[in-house]
Amino acid sequence: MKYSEIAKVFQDIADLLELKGENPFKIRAYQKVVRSIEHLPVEVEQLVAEDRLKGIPGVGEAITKKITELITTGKLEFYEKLKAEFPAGISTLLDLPGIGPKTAMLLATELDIKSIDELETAIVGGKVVSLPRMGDKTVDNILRQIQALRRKKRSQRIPISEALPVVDDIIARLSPLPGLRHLTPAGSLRRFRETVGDIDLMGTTDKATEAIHAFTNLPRVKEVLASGTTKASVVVSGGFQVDLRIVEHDSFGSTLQYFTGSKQHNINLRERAHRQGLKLSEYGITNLATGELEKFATEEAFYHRQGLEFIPPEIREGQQEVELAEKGILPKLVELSDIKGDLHVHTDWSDGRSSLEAMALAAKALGYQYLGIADHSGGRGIARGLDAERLRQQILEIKQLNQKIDGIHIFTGIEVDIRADGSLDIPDETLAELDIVTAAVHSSMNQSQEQMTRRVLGAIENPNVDMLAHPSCRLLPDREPVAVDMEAVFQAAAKTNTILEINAMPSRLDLKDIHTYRAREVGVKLVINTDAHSTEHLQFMRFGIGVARRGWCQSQDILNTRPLTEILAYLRH
DNA sequence: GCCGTTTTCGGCCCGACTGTTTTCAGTCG
Repeated sequence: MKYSEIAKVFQDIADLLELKGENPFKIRAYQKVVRSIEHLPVEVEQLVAEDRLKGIPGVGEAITKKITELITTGKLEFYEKLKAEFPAGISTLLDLPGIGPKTAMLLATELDIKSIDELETAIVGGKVVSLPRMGDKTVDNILRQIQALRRKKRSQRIPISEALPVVDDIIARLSPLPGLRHLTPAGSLRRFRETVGDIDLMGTTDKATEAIHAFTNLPRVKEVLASGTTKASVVVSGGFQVDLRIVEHDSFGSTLQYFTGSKQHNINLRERAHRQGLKLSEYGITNLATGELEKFATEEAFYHRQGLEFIPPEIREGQQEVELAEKGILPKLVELSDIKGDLHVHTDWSDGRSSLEAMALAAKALGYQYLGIADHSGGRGIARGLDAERLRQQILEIKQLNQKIDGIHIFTGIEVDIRADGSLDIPDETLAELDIVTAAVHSSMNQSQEQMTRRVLGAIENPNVDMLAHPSCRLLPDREPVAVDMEAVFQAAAKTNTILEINAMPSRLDLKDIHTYRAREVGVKLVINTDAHSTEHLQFMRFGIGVARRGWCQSQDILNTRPLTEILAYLRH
């Protein structure tokens, strides 16, 4: 059972308890578990097997029992009974923004409405408006939300790779405005989640009106949804919403912290502050005894005042970060400036667009000490894949290039295809001649988990294979990950000392954040590669860094933070 | 239902907005 299915059961329980009018704190307990489960770096099955459920934040005696029952029997008695108390489908009404448990129950009990379609019919028939607390405006709003829900595409969230360039551009254009300072993205974008709902920007200025005006008149703005004195919302080309908030300079720190989230992180902070007699809000910290409000211009000061280390946005997900910050033992997360090279790039020898030399010079220009070439092998029709013969020619050319260019070392290598039957399509004796062999799946992605896992483990266990590229093979937003037992991959990689790649290509981000977290925990050596198919793609490194930081990686966890001399020693060994 | 450097019982994050109301319930992030 996937963690998303388990999370859905507990979300449903929370919804139904809400409809039932249960103790709100009990409901919150279930909601907290949902958020915890969604961030788990390990399959829930494994936690059950190892009796480690109690370690999850918000999971106590009762929920441990329920999760165990759900995993071992595939069903949950408590949930089934709860569902039976309500007409089927009633909780779908909660999908409509503006409709909460009270309204849903009112509609169900008074008008026997159990679905969104029935609700629409009742509204049009004039039945809803006569209910208590239901006026013309409320009914109109619901109707509009129904229409909006139907228009919605499958996924409304934006890949971070689309959002980030837009934000960069907006910041570049607004930053020259006189008086505008600290223009910063907040929300899930700042936490570097792989997808974001909308984009929140904030900054401080003495001339808010001018900043808002400049923002709503940016060239990429297609529609202005709202424009006030301190906040504006626009829709930009590409169809997503961007909000700009102008906040007070002397409380910028607490406001940025508040809008960065995550929700669970903020709740954890506030609960902790409450025990110390303090109250946190976006305006600052209030001493509950005196009622005095203290303001914070920086996030650092805001965290320090609470006796906490500064917590990097990427790990503010309500896991163990507050606890560790309290003890002052947060990891020092890897940074872009730590990166010394890229070990998986393509050239025009296969499907890349740039020449070997161009790639080498571009890497050198980034300050890299080394670059690993990994063109495709012949495989099954991968564009211009190399066979053993062309590979030998490329090795020769790389040797010549290494003599010609100073200041960067080029490694020979291949991204060798793992065939459907698990064999590699370059002979072992040829692979043995290369500096770095990277293996990857590119075909037959519909295999069963058993087949696919056996296939990948075979490659990992091949002594010629140094590295496994993009293990899940997913493509954002459309291609689902292949069915592969990631835990088995991590264990095998750790045992055989095989490097796992965090592929920084924006459509891949593979390993993803929680897999990176787990692989690191298991002791797998990781590398961040761009899989660049042109010189510009080398810039993708920042996306891989974001994933690694969300996986709590430090520079020593990432192979390509090491200087050339160490990489050479590592590869010899 | 969870949880503890005040507590194994009695608390549990905080503020804003909207629309329906004459002081606030419901919802949201």
